[in-house]
Amino acid sequence: MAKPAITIKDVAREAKVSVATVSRALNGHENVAEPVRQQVLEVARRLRYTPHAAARSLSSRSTQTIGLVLPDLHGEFFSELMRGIDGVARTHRWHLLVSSYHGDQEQQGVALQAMRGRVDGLLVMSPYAADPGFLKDNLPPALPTVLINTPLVDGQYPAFGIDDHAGAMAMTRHLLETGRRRIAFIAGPEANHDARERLRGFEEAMAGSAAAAQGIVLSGGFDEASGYAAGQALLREARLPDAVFAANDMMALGCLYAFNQASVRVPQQVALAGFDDIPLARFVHPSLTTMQVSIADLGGRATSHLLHMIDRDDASGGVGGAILVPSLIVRDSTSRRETS
Amino acid sequence: MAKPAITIKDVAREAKVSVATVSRALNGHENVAEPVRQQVLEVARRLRYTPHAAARSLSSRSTQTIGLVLPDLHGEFFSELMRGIDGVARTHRWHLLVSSYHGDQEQQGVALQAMRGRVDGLLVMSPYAADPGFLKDNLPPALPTVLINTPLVDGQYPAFGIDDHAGAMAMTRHLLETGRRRIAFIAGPEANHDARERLRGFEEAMAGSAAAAQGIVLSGGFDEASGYAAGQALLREARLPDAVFAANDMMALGCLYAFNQASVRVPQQVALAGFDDIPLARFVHPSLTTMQVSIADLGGRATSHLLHMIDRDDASGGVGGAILVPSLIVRDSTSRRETS
DNA sequence: CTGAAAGCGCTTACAG
DNA sequence: CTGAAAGCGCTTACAG
Repeated sequence: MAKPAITIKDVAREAKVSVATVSRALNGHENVAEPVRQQVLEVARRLRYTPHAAARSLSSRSTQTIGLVLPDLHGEFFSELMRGIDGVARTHRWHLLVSSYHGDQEQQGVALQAMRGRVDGLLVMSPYAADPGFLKDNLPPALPTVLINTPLVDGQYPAFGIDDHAGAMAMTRHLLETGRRRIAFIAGPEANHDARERLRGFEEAMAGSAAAAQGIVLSGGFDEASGYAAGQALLREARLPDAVFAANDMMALGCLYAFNQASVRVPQQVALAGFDDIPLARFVHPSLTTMQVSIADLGGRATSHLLHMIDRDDASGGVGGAILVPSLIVRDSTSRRETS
Repeated sequence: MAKPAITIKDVAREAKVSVATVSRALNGHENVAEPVRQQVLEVARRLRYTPHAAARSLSSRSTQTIGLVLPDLHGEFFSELMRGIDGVARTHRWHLLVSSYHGDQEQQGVALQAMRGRVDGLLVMSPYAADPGFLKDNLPPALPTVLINTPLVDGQYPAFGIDDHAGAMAMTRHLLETGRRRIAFIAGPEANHDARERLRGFEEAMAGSAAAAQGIVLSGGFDEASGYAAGQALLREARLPDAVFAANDMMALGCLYAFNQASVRVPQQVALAGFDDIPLARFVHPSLTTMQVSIADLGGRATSHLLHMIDRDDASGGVGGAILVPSLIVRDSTSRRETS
């Protein structure tokens, strides 16, 4: 590829020292005479020398890069996650190698294996993985690994995630407490772990309700279009529910627009709630009640944890991790009927 | 890091052949006897051998990875861009090393230099860069590079971008043609190249209009909040404009919600248009007229081009690249007054 | 078709 | 404080 690339040898020759000294000077080791160091730095700058990363990795056994193995790169969730990860990685001057596998388990295995020799640690998100041995089989041995939003693999790896179940329960209770009885839930994709947990939280809260609450579950796919379709389906029913709880904000927005089109008033005729607190949630009309989950924070914390593991050369992990609890953000879309 | 990692030597010993043969067998070279190849593959699988990427890179002078140097990773734009890039990279089994510099030029230089030895080619987006020598100074020599949405550096590198200027002119003309005369433009960040070009297109179309058109320019920051603020500012005026053209959809949505809150009807009282065609644009009420720009396509095409350059070991580039022209998507938010 | 050997560009004990 | 040398784990001419 590179034809006339400048190597450490060129710098050594030009500075009239050995390559070992150049290496030491450039890496800030103590045992280099100050004038020599200055000389080396000056030559390196003049020659526009940049160390060859692969060579350095091979001999130092470290890459200064973190691998990300994600199901996808697209959408608000991953955008936020990347922001959080990138933030702490940049602060510590680490690089990011990303890899997506689009839900294909075999592809994921390939992606995991391909990380060997490219990264010093791994952040993996695997909401579809159920097979417990899968990670063990595909992860390069002794590579520090932290899980994000992944069904727990019996504590073998530190894991960071969102408490979707508790979040969905909290929202459902909020709807019940503000007087709603018939509540429709627009679910997310069945294969998705977050989606399942949110549904489970909804059902549990409904079942535990003293009042004669009635739940209705519609299916959805986490995108606006399916929320819109669910909204239209509800409009076709003889009677609207008291509230609609969408498993994420995008679906809630889709549903809201279906209601808007039909001139159904929110929250007067039906309350509406989402999950995620995407930036738009506060700007729609009426503003959307939702569960706030800091995805960026999730990514950032997982990254910090991973960097610590790498730091103490601790591939086992085991302990550690956290489940972040989302917080209820009440906005106009679930105001009590009385108050509107 | 890795303590008991399995190397090519282990495979060779176990398969009773030389490391050279293992290398050839695993890389699918022709000159290996079939039974030997089978034997090697079998042993490699049994030992869970994965080649060490850094070692391979160092000796083969190739990394199978593309570097991405972007101003940011966050938001709809980058999410879509990544999707397009990731799509074609994955198809060809290439890896992605990402790097963001958050508008800091020095950071960008560091990021560019750090790519040496890590990647075989670079995709760089530098909407803030004005200094023409900057890239030349910081790019590793002889590294194939393709520019995305970057003010052209006198054709030294192939460049892919969006024709923001033509797009903004097309939208402005659409508004004029549907009878609007007083048109407010909500601009994007001044430092942003896309934003500047869109403003320029608006102003040029307004100036070129035969009719007595009147333009008003408000400042914004490409986010919903600034669109909302601009909408409120317009509402405080004695008289609403005939139309509002926001430099991107997020600001248009923010503005729409300001109008909704004030019960100003769109498009009856004021038409509204955006730019980008984000997924939500068709779901808001009324649906939003906008310019469709396929960011994912932009990323995909730039990536394909880069892979071709790498393929023919063509670092010079020079020729090539494309400026994608956005297309006008007319929706309800700019319907003629008569028809509503 | 196969192996021994050189080499990729660094880092790091080991001597001095 | 400095240099010569070994070694990181591969690939690839070069012989045979």
